[in-house]
Amino acid sequence: MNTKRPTLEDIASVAGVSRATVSLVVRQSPLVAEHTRLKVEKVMADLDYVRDIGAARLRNNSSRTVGVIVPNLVNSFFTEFLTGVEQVMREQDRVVLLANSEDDPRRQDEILQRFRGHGVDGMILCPAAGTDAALPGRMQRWGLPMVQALREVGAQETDYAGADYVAGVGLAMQHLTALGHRRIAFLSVRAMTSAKAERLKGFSMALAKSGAIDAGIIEADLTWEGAALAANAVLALPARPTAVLCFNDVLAAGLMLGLRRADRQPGREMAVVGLDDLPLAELTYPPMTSVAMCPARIGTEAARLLTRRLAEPGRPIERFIQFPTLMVRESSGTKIV
Amino acid sequence: MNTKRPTLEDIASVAGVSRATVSLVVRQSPLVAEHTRLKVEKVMADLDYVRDIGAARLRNNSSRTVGVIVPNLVNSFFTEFLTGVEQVMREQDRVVLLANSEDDPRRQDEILQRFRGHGVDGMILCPAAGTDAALPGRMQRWGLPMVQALREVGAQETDYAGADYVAGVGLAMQHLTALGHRRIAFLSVRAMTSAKAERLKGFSMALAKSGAIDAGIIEADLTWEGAALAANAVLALPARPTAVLCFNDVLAAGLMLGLRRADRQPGREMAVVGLDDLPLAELTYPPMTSVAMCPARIGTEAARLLTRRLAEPGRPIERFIQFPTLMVRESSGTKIV
DNA sequence: TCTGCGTTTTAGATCGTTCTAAGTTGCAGG
DNA sequence: CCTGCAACTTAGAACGATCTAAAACGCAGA
Repeated sequence: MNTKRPTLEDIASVAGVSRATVSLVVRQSPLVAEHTRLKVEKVMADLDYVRDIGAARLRNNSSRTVGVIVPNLVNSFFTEFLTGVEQVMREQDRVVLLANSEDDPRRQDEILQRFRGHGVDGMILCPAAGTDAALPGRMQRWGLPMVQALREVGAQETDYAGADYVAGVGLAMQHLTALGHRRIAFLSVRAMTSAKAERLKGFSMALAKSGAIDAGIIEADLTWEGAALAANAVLALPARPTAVLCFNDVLAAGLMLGLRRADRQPGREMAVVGLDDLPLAELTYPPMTSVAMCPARIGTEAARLLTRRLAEPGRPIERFIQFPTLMVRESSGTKIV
Repeated sequence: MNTKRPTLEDIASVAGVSRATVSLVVRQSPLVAEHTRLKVEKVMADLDYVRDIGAARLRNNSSRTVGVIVPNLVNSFFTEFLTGVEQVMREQDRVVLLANSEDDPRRQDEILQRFRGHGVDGMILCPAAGTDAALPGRMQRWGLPMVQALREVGAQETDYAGADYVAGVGLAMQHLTALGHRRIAFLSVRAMTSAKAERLKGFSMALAKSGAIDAGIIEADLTWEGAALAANAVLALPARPTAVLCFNDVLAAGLMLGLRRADRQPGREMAVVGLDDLPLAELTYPPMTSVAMCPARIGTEAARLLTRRLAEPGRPIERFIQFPTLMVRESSGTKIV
């Protein structure tokens, strides 16, 4: 019943060759003669041979395994990213070890140790909020190649794939000011990450450039419920904003819900703009103006950066920055007086 | 720079004991004397020892690795499920190998072989549409324990965790008929899975029980765009349905969008009910009546079923069926005449 | 001092693969 | 007939852990 998997030895003895020859066949070496190869492949197929990659790694030090750590698996920003990573890895015959740090640096450390123990060839890390800036250096000392994605800690010591959040916020702000908005609020999150820092930077840069007024920065939990609750705080801002730019689409959707609960029409009485352009942006009411960051594309690029680094460890640091696109829908309303 | 990780041998020589003793310490064996244990643990900490699980597996045949295959990583039904699985596995010090079959049985087979090669201890499989019913038997012959989740193929030969889709559809239909609807349509998907079969079964059972009329079954692509396009087909149904039950929330959201594009108010001119109660159900307009299936809970139960099976391979087949809950919001409208 | 027994420790084989270095072939050229 | 070389093939030692069986140690009792 629970029959053991055949090994190289088994194949070898049936095919009447040595273990080493079978190994060469498995690895598609050109050293082996055509007729031997065919004979061995036949036996492998008959016995349903599956190469033990763990044992192989022990000898040649390549597990064809990469670790991916994300802070969240519910937000589709991260799952689209993950889809991109997984797809490229699958094409390259690699396997993805997945874990969710829940934005907790301690958990993230545990996961890293565990992945290290499993012999991953490299890591794609979306660092948890509060990750020690020394982590990239530590991983380098471990000899564990890493690509950071979507967020970044440390002084640009590793490859990185992300989006230009500053520019993204700029596009959104430009859109709002062009519509005539002068008092703009920012609905942010509590957890501090490079992604948040960049967005805030983009916000103040855009304010400076356009001469619009910072109507206040509200912080909410990163859930739509949190954002819905924050609607009242936004409405209570003394500067009376006419538009709110949101950290991401989840918050924007929640905010619109909260506004409606407070009997304000998002898009008419208050312009709302999201960031990320998740699929849900088209399903909200009114459909949401947002800034597309293409997380799936960032995922494929992160995966490619990692495989390049694995192939050539000494190569210079590389960065992929996705330029965002503004998607105008209805939540930002029309030109105001 | 790229210093190799220390091995048991390294620890042993520094601590002045044998490799075997260090191995016992690593595995927290009670056989080792207190003072030796402390000494060895000190050295392990100093040298930053990480146990090589791959090498361990080679000898003792437990990789503490499980494979998870889902058909889709964008639909949050599956990612919530995945969150549940990952969490339990993390608590049990196991690692998750993730892959996306994209609902393609060929791809799924490739992934299974790859995971087999990586020596996974077991699998949690959400079988792709069109999966051969013989797969569970084949995996059993491989000696690869598996739990099916959310969907199922074969004759209940494996552990299974899922939701009671028949009952879920029943709840939704009961709600609609109680509101006075007599002509009800079903917006379905093209791909055939056990989940679809159960829902259709629930639909006809509920029709029979309530005496309502099957106003037609429309099939759409499993995207909200597909559902939006299907809105016209729904409106063109000769039976003129007053309510539509949808395969899941993604389709329901898309359908509502399509209805609005065709100038029909979902919830007023056409009742719409979804299944799954994804987070987006509260964000649509009007908020969506749906049936909660608690995929995260199903995920944790699937993980527990697998670890139980791994601990005790001979135990009888077990099934976990989550009972669904109706979440009434506004898209189903109010009582009609 | 020696025996016996329980507690700790260890040498050496082993898991399934890959690598190294050396071994076979077969055949053309001297 | 021998030599040299290309084209294959292979024995045996790794890799880093665990397991088995046995050895070393400590100590009480004779």
